[in-house]
Amino acid sequence: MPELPEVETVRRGLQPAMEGAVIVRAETRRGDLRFPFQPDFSARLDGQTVVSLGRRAKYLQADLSSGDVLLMHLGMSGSFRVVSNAAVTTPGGFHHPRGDDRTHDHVLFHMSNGAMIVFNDPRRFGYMKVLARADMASDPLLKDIGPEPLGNEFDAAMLAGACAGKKTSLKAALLDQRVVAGLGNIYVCEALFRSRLSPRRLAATLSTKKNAPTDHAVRLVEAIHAVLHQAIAAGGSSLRDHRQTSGELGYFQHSFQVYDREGESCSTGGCAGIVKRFVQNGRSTFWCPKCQR
DNA sequence: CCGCGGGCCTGAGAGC
DNA sequence: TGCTCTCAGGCCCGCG
Repeated sequence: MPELPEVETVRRGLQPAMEGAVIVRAETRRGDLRFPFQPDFSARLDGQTVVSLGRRAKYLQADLSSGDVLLMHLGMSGSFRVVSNAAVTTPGGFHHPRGDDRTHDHVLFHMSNGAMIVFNDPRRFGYMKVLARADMASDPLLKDIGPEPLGNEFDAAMLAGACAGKKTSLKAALLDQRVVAGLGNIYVCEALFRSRLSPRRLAATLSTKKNAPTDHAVRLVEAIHAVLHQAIAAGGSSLRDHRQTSGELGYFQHSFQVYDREGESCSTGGCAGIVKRFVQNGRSTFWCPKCQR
């Protein structure tokens, strides 16, 4: 499922149930997700207060009173839902994305406020890991992650610098979490479309020989900002089974301009182009060859 | 450093 | 109805 806007939507949904509450018990219902759980996974969570729930790239990050941090990644199909006392006792109080199938409920956080937070992940590409906060900077999962695209430090100069000398496509560069954190296939396609840049363009063309940002880099950063802000405001995109923690649908998928719109006419005013699809680095790229250069 | 193919998993949808 | 095939929002590895 999830790219930055979906993870951020999940974070906001979980925040009221998690922040300030104690994880009374972290219950794992199988031995692994993408990787085996650490042997002390539950022991390091049980009894800890969640001081704050943040996000880094596509990771949810729960800061615990012990000084540990719980990292949670949703993979392709991971989702959370919050089951409150009311929902537990009220028939139909929660509508599960796929009916009542609880086969893939893999982790349950029983919280001191009565909420139960359920992690469901059919494909099990998601994972969770507990680590000491002091070790975050050196952790393999995080150490090479690039800047947050909505953070102050991310601008045209930084993006151009990260792309300077790269002998790869702009599409591939933007999917590289070391260049910028949190973008995935959908939002890369959308940001490239909105900035009128070709996914095939050489990444290095975002910078000049002196490593300064070009106008293209400025446009691209603006497009990334715009599409992420709009998607977060819409509660993310609901493709297939993604829902918010409440069970509500996000609705940004209705605002896709190229993603999954092969064959439709380009939405740019005055452009008579048709949205095309091709495979790039093993992923579908959707774009308008007429106005993206 | 780069692209590519394959793998990890399950489920939805299309076509027959 | 049910089968088979393809594809999917992420990420990692090994190969050439």
